[in-house]
Amino acid sequence: MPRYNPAEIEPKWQAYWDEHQTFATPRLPAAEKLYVLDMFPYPSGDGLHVGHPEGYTATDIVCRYGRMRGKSVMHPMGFDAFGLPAEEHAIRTNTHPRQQTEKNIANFRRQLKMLGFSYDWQRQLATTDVAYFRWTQWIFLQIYDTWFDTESQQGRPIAELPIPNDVRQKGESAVRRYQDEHRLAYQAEAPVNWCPALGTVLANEEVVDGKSERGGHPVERRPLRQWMLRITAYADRLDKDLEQLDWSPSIKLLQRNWIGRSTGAEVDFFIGPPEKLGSWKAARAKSKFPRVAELDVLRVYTTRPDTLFGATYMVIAPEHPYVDRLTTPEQKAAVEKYRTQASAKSDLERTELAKEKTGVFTGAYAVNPVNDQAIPIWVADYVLISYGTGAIMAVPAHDTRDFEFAKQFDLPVIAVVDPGENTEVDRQLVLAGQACSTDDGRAVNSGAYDGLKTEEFKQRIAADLEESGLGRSAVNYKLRDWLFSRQRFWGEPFPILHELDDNGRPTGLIRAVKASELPVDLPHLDDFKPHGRPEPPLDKAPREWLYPVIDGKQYKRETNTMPQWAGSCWYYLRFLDPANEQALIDPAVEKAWMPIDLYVGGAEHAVLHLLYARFWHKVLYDRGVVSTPEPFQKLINQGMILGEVEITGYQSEDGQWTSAQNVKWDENKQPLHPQTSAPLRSVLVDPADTEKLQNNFVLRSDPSVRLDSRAHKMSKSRGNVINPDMIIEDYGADSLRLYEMFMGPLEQAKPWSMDGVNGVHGFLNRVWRMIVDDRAESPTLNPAISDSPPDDEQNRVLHRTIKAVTEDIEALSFNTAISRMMEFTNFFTNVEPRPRAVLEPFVLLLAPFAPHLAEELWAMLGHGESLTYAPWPTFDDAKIVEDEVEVPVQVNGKLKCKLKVPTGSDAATMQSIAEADAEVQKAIGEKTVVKVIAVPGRLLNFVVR
RNA sequence: GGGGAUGUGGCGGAACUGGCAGACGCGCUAGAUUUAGGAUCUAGUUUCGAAAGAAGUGCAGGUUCGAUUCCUGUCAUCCCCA
Repeated sequence: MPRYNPAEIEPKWQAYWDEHQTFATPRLPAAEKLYVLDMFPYPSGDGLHVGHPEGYTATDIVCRYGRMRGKSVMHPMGFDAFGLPAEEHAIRTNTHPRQQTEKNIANFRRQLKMLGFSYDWQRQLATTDVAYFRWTQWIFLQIYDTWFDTESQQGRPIAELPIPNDVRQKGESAVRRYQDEHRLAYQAEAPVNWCPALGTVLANEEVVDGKSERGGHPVERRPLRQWMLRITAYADRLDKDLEQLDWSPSIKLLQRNWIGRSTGAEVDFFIGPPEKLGSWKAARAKSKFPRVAELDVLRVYTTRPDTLFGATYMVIAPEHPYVDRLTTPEQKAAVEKYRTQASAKSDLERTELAKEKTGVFTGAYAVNPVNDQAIPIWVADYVLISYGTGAIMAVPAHDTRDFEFAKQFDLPVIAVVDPGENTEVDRQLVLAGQACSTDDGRAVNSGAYDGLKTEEFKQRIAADLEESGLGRSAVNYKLRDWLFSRQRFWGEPFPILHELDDNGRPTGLIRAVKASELPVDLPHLDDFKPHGRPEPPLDKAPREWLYPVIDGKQYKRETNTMPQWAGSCWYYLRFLDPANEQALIDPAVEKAWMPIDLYVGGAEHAVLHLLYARFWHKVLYDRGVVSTPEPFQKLINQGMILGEVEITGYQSEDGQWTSAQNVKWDENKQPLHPQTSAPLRSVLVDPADTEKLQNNFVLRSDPSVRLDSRAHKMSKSRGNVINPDMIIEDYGADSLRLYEMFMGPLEQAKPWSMDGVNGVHGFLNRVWRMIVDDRAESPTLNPAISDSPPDDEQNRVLHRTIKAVTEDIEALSFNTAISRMMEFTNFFTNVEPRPRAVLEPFVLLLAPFAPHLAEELWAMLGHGESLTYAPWPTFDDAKIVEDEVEVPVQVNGKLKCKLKVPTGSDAATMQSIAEADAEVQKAIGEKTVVKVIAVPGRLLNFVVR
């Protein structure tokens, strides 16, 4: 009867843990703290995906191990529950999105509990909980109340913002506007994707090729008043502070690239009347470079100030404020037309899809400050208003896009950097202005700077420009301010009120809802259908919600809602003090648990979530709410779990095969016949009908036909999605956990294999039978188990296993830890009698990986309570060493034989043992030994001639 | 186009700091047991070779007594960015 039956023991132990609150964490750590966090999931209607338990199991192992090592472990779970699918469901069914969201959360929670994760469920939260988003709103108010002091590189209360006298003199509302301009949360016009057919604004990911993802309706870009967060102010710190974090170099690099810090120079090009050039330069030499550019200059940012002499024209973005002023009457019509066209295009289309450069001449000229040459100013959309100053100096000889543009419009190309001989481009063509080289080199055609190396030139010219007041070194970032509002219902309302005048029109002044009056809950809506205007759906809210009156003044509430990122920016703090109604978090609790010691999640969040959360954290740090500058000390990105490997062949209608390397692909990634271009069918081929020829799989029946062998991302449309519920039903949660850890390294992408699940299930079965008598009628220990002490060899296996498993867990190398436990089991299954003294520690080693099975075995071995806090087994190196070690003997680096030498033999001893050995003598033969390399305990190598 | 990661048996993967390539698992082969097996157990399983032996970590070089590991070049696949 007592076969290994996960369906019985798993629910039993889950109930036990629940009932005994086994994983409840005290408010403050009682011992050394360990805060281990999973990226919380979006509770989708599809339920848990097998990708989720991968990271969750890894962190669970770390936590369970930590508890057994006596640490105070914080391991919470929650839900990132705002999001589009719930809102769409609400629109379709006309039910409140909260209904569906809560149903999904309940389902996720059920699934997570079935996996036996050791979360402290008392701390569960969802970003949609009103009690939670009250504090999300509170943080927004903090951000709103903060300005960035560039001097001290720190966010400070807006009340401390110095107000210039001229502003102060204009009165209170001028001061308020000035403050509003400096807040970390500010309003701006930003384009949204307005879809008239659907009557709603779409998120970027809902727009594909300029059409709505659903329905394929046209989408327009329309400017709308929105909230922005000034993350760019923190760009430098977000970049620099990466250094102190224990993250993989590649993730740090991703963030760095996203932030895109570049150093270069700002340079002013004179656009005033030519006769004033001299006096302007003289004035500048005295006044030096002004903080804000005057109207008679065009300011550019360049990373290559060393190419200034090669600037043959200038380009300003179509949205640049100077466009109207610079455009001459003759060019006005053309420029107007061009701007209209450009406004329809997204940044993406402008910069990447536009292979063909477009632009139009303004009719105006600017003066290159280094050589007083007048160069034409163009408007072109390959320059973005959002980057740098929205204007560039174009150096076609040394910038690819400028070069393409110059070719298109026949503008001069002057080489000013000699790339030297060993570059990929033709040096002569570059020097002749017929090719473009972006490499560093030596300056030419640059007056007094000729001959300088690029780096030197940059230093020199920056200093000279500074001296003459024409430019200065500058730092720029690719990172843009964060567009922080969405035109959606299902999100956190902003705690912001817009003041209205007596006619009900906005005055432009805003006020924040008092912190004591939070939360601002979502209003009741009769239905969730789009109202057909670009304004957010909250515009349909009842008047009493929408138009509050405070102190006799009428206001309109902000109707934008926050993006999904908002709630996930700080959930790790709330977990520590989830019920606190007085504050976001008790500072004593925060100090005790932060920072997070291990954060695990998918790489898809490597940039945005982590960057946004770090930004909020830094604001909270500056404002004294948290005590650490960074939230996530150590970060691991789990690899994606792919579907089962598929072998695919390509067949035409008539059943003719096309070899995989010949197949052509159309733009929709559909396979085509190489000659006829007729569409081909992708056919799954049974592995039994294939064989491997060199590096490819081919048809067994026709080896000339190559096949594709590949694991694809799991997707509904491909039909290769694995449902965790099903695996638990068939094999149990312990098998699922173990398999996901056994597949391979955590950070690597790896294909699913049902046979693999079956394999680890077999291992757990063997473990069961090693300890339990599965032929007995009632739960009985295996009769082979004895109380006699283990012998030396058995001890060696045990201690080796403890050591390996311990070290592997510390290194998060769970797959190898499991192999070690398999080796242990393979060894002890054949041992009779089987000492209890080795089995008990083994069960403890297994516990973090397969906790249900381990608890059951632990109980059967006679222990009255859960092993959760049982001390982790320790190992003794002395018990691992053997009397003799086997060392390989090589001749000229090639393995010839293996010899046993006493443990601890020195090089000379090893050598003499080897020289006396017949096999070694035979391998050396007649040759002369020139050199002997002997690494004690490792190997011997005879170098012979 | 730029950046990153990866490349080892039929498959997933292991190999500490340059020191026995293929641990462990799957699959496969043979045998035992079983009414039966998609259960269990035993043995074998990189390739070529009857064997002795030789070759072998995407490919081509290099450094070294010795390279899966370090260096240079190159190819392929995946991911991210433009």
